[in-house]
Amino acid sequence: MPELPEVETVCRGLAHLMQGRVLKRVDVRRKNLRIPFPPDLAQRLTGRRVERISRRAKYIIMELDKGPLVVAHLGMSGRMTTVNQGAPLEKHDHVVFHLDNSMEVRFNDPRRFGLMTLVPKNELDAHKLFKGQGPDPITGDFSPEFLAGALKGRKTSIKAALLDQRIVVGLGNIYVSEALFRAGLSPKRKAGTVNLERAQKLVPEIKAVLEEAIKVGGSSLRDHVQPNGELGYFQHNWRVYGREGEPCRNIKTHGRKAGPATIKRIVQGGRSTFFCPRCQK
DNA sequence: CACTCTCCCTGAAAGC
DNA sequence: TGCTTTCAGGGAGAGT
Repeated sequence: MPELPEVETVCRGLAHLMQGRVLKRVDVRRKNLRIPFPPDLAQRLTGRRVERISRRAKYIIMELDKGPLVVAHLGMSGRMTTVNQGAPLEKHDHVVFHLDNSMEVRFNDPRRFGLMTLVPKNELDAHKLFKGQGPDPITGDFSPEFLAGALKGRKTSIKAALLDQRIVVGLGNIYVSEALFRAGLSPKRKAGTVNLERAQKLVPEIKAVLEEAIKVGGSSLRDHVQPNGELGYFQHNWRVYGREGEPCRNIKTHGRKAGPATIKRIVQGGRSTFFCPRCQK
């Protein structure tokens, strides 16, 4: 599931492969993903040189030598792969970028929750997709003071609040569970009770878990490309996510006598949350 | 405005 | 074994 660290790693992989390259041809193989592709997408990109690839929240931004920005989101199942020119198309290869070095980069997305669109330069901040977004926890001004202020008076759970991209961008279901575990805060806690003192624990853990994942992504992918040609994914070692029924590993908190508690799974807002009921309060 | 719920989609896994 | 059902989730939009 691509959240901020995966998108960051994908961007670095794409930058490595595409920056400075000319798009000789672009194939758009269906009319839409979550939203329609611009009808002239392929035409607008053909012949352009890729100047820069960067990340904004969970979006990939591709800057060309002229024309609008390419904005892409991987949704849940979106992937970028790289193959030699002419390799057989895989199922769900929706967009194919033919580079000037006989490589192809492909946007593959089975569940089609992703998107790719064009946004004029300088209109990014005002664009519907980005307007009202909260700060980036890695590159933005995401401080305990800011978070405590943003959560003040909120009656929803801290879990739901952290998934709200208007409060902070980049977090998805997995990293929210992980960050709350690390901070010792229950996902069920009312967001408004996360005061400055608690935010001072939570914010560094959010940053740390994301930064560690980015580091793992960078170091575990050879030149950001896996043997199967996939860009940007890597093995994780979650502390709570997907570990329902397993013993909590937080030995320090539990102590030897008490022994570890068991990781629980609950559903909040229709999504799974994993946590340790003993060390998260 | 704050908040919750539903929907989009496919494939893996569980259930029968 | 093979079919059917359930589950996974980002974000938009509807509903309360």
